[in-house]
Amino acid sequence: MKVVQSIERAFAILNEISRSPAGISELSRSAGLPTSTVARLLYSLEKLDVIEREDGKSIYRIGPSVVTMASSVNPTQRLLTAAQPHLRGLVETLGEAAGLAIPAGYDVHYIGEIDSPHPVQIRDWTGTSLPMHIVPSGIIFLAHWPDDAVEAFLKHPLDRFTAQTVISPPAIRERILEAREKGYVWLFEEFSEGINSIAAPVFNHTGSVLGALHSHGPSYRFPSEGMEDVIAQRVMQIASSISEALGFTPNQTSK
Amino acid sequence: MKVVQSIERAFAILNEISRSPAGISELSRSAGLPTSTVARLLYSLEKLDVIEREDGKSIYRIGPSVVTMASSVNPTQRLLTAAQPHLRGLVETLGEAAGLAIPAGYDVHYIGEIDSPHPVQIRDWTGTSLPMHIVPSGIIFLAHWPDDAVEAFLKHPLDRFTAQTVISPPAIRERILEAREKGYVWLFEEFSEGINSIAAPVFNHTGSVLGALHSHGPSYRFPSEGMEDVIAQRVMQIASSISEALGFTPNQTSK
DNA sequence: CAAACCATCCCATAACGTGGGAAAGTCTAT
DNA sequence: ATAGACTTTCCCACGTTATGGGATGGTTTG
Repeated sequence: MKVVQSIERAFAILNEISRSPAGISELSRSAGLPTSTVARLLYSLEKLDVIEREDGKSIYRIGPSVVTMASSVNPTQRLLTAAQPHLRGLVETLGEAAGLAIPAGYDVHYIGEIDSPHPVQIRDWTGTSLPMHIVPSGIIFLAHWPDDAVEAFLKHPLDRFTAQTVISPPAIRERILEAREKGYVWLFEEFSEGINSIAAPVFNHTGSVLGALHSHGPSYRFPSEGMEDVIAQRVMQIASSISEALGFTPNQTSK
Repeated sequence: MKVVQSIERAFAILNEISRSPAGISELSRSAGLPTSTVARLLYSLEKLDVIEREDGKSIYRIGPSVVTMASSVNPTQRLLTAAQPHLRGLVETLGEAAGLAIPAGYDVHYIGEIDSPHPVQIRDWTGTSLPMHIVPSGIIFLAHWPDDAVEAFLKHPLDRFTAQTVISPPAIRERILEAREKGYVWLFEEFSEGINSIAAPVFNHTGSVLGALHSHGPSYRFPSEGMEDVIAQRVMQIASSISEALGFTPNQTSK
């Protein structure tokens, strides 16, 4: 099938406007279209509240209707969509499952995962929730909470899942500090015997933590001898790519 | 001029989708268009990443490109645009200047105002900043901060602007509590002799405070005898209308 | 006071979007 | 299993509708 011409052009112009607001002639140049055509498209978009301009001026910018439409988008779905290709890449390079989780109260909620190609693999946790202190994604979330929120968390009962589970508040505080510093966390068999996992934060365009990216595998092969740091770097790099896909700009110094 | 048909239809469909995701035939019914036409429009929008659907499914929803476009919108401008008509209405009913401010560090930054029709009027403060403790908008912002942030603010030097300026931390705490409770604050000649002002908060669609709406006038006529409460109600009502225009839904109980 | 630039309007032309209808696919109920 | 209802996808002849050249008037720049 063929894409409707006027719609294609309208969105080309819209994208241009969202990059930087502009007038008719400037847009006609950057789009390679006659001014009369661009004028008509802009007129249509303005009538539909898709773009707007100050009073009598003729510098167009994105209008309220677009903002309304965008606010209907479920952030979780947005995260999943944006992350999909990156997840695939990570699974390919590591050879282990990779997935995403979001915070939900004092739990971590798993929203999506791509499984390892290995015949021996970890079950897919998508749709389930686990306490924050037993999974690395949880530690990542705690690391981005204000201190008093963390203290409140530490006061509530912390269950032990395996012999290795760390449940002592000082020890958890310690690893939260480490997570803040390094930007990732490894957890070894703390949720389930035989499973190791690592996680790193994913940020949205305002710079707040939207979710966490994790990878996990059977402890007999993951992480392979001496590869902990290499894997950590790779996971953080993919997490950054996802953040960028969500509009996060790494060197945000202002505000 | 005439609005381009296919664009008008495309956005009608987009709005429908943003209200609730749907398939081709459902959309063709709600738009009153032949399925083949809707199918072609949806195909175009999908190619342009304006909408997307899960894998092989055919339920369309708003796509990443819209979110990207929307995130380019400067929240301040958005606030101003949305508020414009409401500001006009407020100035008309009160007969005094009304404006908007946003928080900027420990200051209040004035972003727009509509002046009173009176020959005797307050100068337009647009573009300037003032310390939070001397203007009602500032107290409103403080009222929506967590307690420890407020305490940090109270520890920094608080200048006196007039004989009436309240600079004692306990007194400021007191009025912050009052602001939280009532939803508005009056300040009488605390920033400048001869000026009284009132402010109320404006919320965005996530329910956080985006800015504050204020009105002020010469103290010899504003507020007129015994009208303080009536004016306060009116200001709060307009502030709510602006919040709603920004997508805020008053009775948010979840999350 | 030109010259350059820009937004807006008009209109003849045919390119392009349109919608009917058929075919292929999917789901439901019996 | 099988038929029937209801989807989505594809095709194509038609003429509605978008298109762009150019003319006009307004605004900025040197």
